[in-house]
Amino acid sequence: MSIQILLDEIQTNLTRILNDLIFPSVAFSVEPAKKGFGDVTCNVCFLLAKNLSQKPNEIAQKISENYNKHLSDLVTKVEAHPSGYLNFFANMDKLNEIVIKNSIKDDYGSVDIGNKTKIVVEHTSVNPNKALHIGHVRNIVIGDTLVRLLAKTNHDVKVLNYVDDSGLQVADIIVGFKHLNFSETPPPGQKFDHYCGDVVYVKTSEKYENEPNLQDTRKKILEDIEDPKSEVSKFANSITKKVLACQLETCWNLDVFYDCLNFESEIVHSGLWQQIFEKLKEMKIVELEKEGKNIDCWVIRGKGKDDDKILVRSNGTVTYIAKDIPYAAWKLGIFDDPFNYKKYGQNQPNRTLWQTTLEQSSEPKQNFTADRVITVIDSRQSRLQKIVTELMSKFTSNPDSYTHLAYESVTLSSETAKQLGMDTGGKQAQMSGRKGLYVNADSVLDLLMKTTMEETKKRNPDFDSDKLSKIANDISVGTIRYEMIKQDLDKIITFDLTKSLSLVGNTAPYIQYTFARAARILEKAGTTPNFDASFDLLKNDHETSLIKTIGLFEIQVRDATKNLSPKVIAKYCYDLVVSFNAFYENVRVLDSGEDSLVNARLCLVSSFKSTLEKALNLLGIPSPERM
RNA sequence: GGGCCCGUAGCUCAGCAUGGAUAGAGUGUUGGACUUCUAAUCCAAUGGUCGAGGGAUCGAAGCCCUCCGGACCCA
Repeated sequence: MSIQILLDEIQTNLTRILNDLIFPSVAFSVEPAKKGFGDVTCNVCFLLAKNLSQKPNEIAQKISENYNKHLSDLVTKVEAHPSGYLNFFANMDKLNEIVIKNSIKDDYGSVDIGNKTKIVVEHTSVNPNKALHIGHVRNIVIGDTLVRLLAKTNHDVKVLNYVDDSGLQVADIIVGFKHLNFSETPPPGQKFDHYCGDVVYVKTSEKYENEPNLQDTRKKILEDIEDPKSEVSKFANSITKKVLACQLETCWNLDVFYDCLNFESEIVHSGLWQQIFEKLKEMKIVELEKEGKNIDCWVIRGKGKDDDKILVRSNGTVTYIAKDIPYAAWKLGIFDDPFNYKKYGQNQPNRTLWQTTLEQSSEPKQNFTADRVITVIDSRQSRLQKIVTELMSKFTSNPDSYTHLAYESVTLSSETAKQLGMDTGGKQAQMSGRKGLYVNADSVLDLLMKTTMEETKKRNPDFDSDKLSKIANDISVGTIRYEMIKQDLDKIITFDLTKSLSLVGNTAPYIQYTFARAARILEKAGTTPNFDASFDLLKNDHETSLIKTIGLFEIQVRDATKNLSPKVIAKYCYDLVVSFNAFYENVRVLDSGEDSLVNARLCLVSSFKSTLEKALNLLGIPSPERM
């Protein structure tokens, strides 16, 4: 706890004062103040003005007079601002010490919101027929950041990745391999997932237009894939597993890890759908349509006549959404778990990765269900997800048990589309795997590696190539993650290949660079700071403002978690380093004279560095000591 | 036709949940700061009918309604 202590104290006292003055109790806010208006500010007088029909400032006068009785060694002054705000002034000597000492603790920023609640987050969930593109990265980074936030706030989080290994997209590359004679081995130097996506999938999709027979082949393949005993199904399984391995490599490289892989093919064969279908019939949620265009289909009734959603077609096959429903129900533990578990073949760094299996397993049964489930999927699927959400609320006592976390998609700038061979006439373009119009995550990382490697080498000519590539990797991963997380979920990201290589301004390299600056001061100091320090010496504006920003960390963590808004942390990292850079430009640390002052400032630098590292860690962005 | 999202500086975006003090950044353009703890930096100037109109309010970028423009989903 740091600035929060200050807010809590004021909140408590104000509540007491409202009570004493027999003012109505209103839901007021106590917040860190803008520059020039004290340290903490409160809007309660505006809210009371309505009820009491007095001017806000008059009320502020009364409350502030009363508050004088509650002044403490932390809050030293209250001011009734003419505008009607109550502004509070803190004893910075005291606050300095509280903030700095708290900030260097390992658990700084941890807030107990979850109370160890079990929560499941599903993200990534890419068809295993292609490499991950920049749009998938947005999903992955949002999901992973959320997981880190939930863990930081004392939730018991499990991460799932749903592999849709039996859909049309997979069928398409199987058509390519089986009927268009694409080699199963990519050309030298090309990753298998890139080969499947960039070559097999795109070329096969092109062929459909000219060869109508191929459509029938596709249909047949799709059916065969669903039959687990068929040769085609076994072949498809070996291909999708190889693609998946490549995709996971990309994810791991981005510092993203999972607890369990779920496969659509297994959900389909698990019998979960039959169970839930029976239950839906029992609960009269689905009905057999007796007339109209949907005759003989099982449907969920929508609001309007045309809003009915088909679950089972008249030929008995289930629709896309009908595959999502049992998975959602499984995640919430609504049915007995039909799966066994085994460890995923390739070793995931840092934690065990499980996968479901319908076969016998020597491994113990695992549990990846939870009372609360968050599914990260882009907003184009909001309609379907809304149906899933509503259904789930009928199966559980908690209406908020299932959350679809939606985000807007990533499109390509017209310039980038043009570079990829599509003229959009100045408009941004939707990415399309089928048309080959996308930018692969690995390609962006490669380009970033080249640029950052050069830049780092320029500044550190004495570093060997291992050291340089480690730093370049940290910056590249940081850059791509930051670009995908820094703006709000409901804003489209228009990805431009050239602009994405920018390393200046509000970017990860700027933030990381500031971290390296702090690291360098501590390194050059040659001694570890002694935290039994004279913190009252830190009293110029740059120091005060930096300390206050450091003290906001846990408030930001709470905000980000409660609103499922990871960008709040990105903004905080940015604010934090802007504050440090102002300090850096204006305040000397190592040659500031007095030993006690040098030490106090070193404590502050250390506090900043430690806080920034923790905040960046929430975003999965590495903190290089040198760059 | 129905649904959902977006619209704030030339461009990209914060701020909107919970109305309140001078609407903030980055980028661009122009100028300035490296014999200094790393200039991937910093400072200054420039740039705004907060899409439009109406409503409720002492008070709206924010809340309500209508409209306009753009994107997406369903049909």
